[in-house]
Amino acid sequence: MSKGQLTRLNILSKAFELVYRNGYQTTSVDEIIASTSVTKGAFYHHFKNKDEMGIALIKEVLFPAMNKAMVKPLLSSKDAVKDLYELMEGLLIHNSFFNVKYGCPAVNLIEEMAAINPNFNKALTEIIISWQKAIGVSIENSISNNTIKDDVKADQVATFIISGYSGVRNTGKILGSNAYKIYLKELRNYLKTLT
Amino acid sequence: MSKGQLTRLNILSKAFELVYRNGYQTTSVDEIIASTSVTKGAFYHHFKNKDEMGIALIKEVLFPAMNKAMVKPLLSSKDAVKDLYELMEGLLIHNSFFNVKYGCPAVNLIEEMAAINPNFNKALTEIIISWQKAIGVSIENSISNNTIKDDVKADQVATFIISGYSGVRNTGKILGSNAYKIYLKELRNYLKTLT
DNA sequence: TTTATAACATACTAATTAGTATGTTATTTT
DNA sequence: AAAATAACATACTAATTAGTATGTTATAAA
Repeated sequence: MSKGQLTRLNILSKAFELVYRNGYQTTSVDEIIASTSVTKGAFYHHFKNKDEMGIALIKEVLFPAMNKAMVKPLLSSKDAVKDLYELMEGLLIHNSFFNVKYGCPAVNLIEEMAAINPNFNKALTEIIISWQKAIGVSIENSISNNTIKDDVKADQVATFIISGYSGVRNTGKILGSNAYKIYLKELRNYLKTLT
Repeated sequence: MSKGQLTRLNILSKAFELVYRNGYQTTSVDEIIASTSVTKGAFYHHFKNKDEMGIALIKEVLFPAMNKAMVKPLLSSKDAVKDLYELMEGLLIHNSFFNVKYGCPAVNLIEEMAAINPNFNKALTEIIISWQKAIGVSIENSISNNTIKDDVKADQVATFIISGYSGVRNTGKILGSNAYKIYLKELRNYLKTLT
């Protein structure tokens, strides 16, 4: 990787952390360059403007991270009930990057930017759609091998589960990690009703 | 109501709409006073600073509105499965103030402010707790009259339902009102498993 | 090795921000 | 009616913002 590419990635990953903690719009370019000890000239050499950096952040940092943690593990799943529960538990309880106080970076960005910036909306939609599809695939597979009832609507369940996840990332911000634990208990009950 | 109280309420309700559409931090005091044709002197006569206005907005506009729409109808419920579904459908489909593009004002504020401002966090927590309690009460009542199974954990279900609502308000921002409809279908299935 | 270009670095600008200072005018209280 | 206070109105300030202008220095192509 060239020096320029390294600088660019450095900006993106530091910006990602700041945006995760403080939101996109309230994270200033000045803050980002201060935390990276990169100058303004370098920043605007790599990105035409702040929004272009924001989109790059979603496509080059957020999307790959979520794909690895939330999509890939489901595509090979043969037992959706078990694997969906374990994925959620992994994300909510055992993931060391996420902080209950700051929620989920994707959910945060949807909340903040989807309504006011079409480019953000589009990039974030791709993340959610690809998760939705993966959940759908895992359920379809389980219907095929009779671990889930065949009258279960895979896409419907996927939307319901994603809603639950996004929502508990929100309520967790005020109620703390106890909300995660209670949510997981009822998620387990709900998933069981699909079998 | 005195002239001063009217001015104050005028500021709060216009600010509420702006904050709902654009977020709290990106809604400037200048925008608020421009949209109300109230001067800066008047604004800072009624509120010590922007954050005090924000808290007043939650306590005096958001809390009463959510209490009327989401809490009161549940306290007298004798059939939680039916009433919870209808409440959700009313909120998501038939409510004319909410816009799928902008989500739910309470969810938005939790997302944006809970982590960075303890006063906002506290005021918003009260809203969610009171909804959670109301959902709990409606379920307990239904357990009492045998319309819901007695092994159902009321508070657990309440957390699960609130998560689903908050989450679909989020995903709705990118997927549109179709997400609401699909979510409601699966919510109906889920609620039925409690009976 | 010259030349071109990528990769920075520094200093600046115009707009916007929350908040203040200092007034005037309307409304109560005495 | 006089005095006090509530309810404004206007002009300002200091800090922060995204972005630009104009350079210099490192890297790579010719």
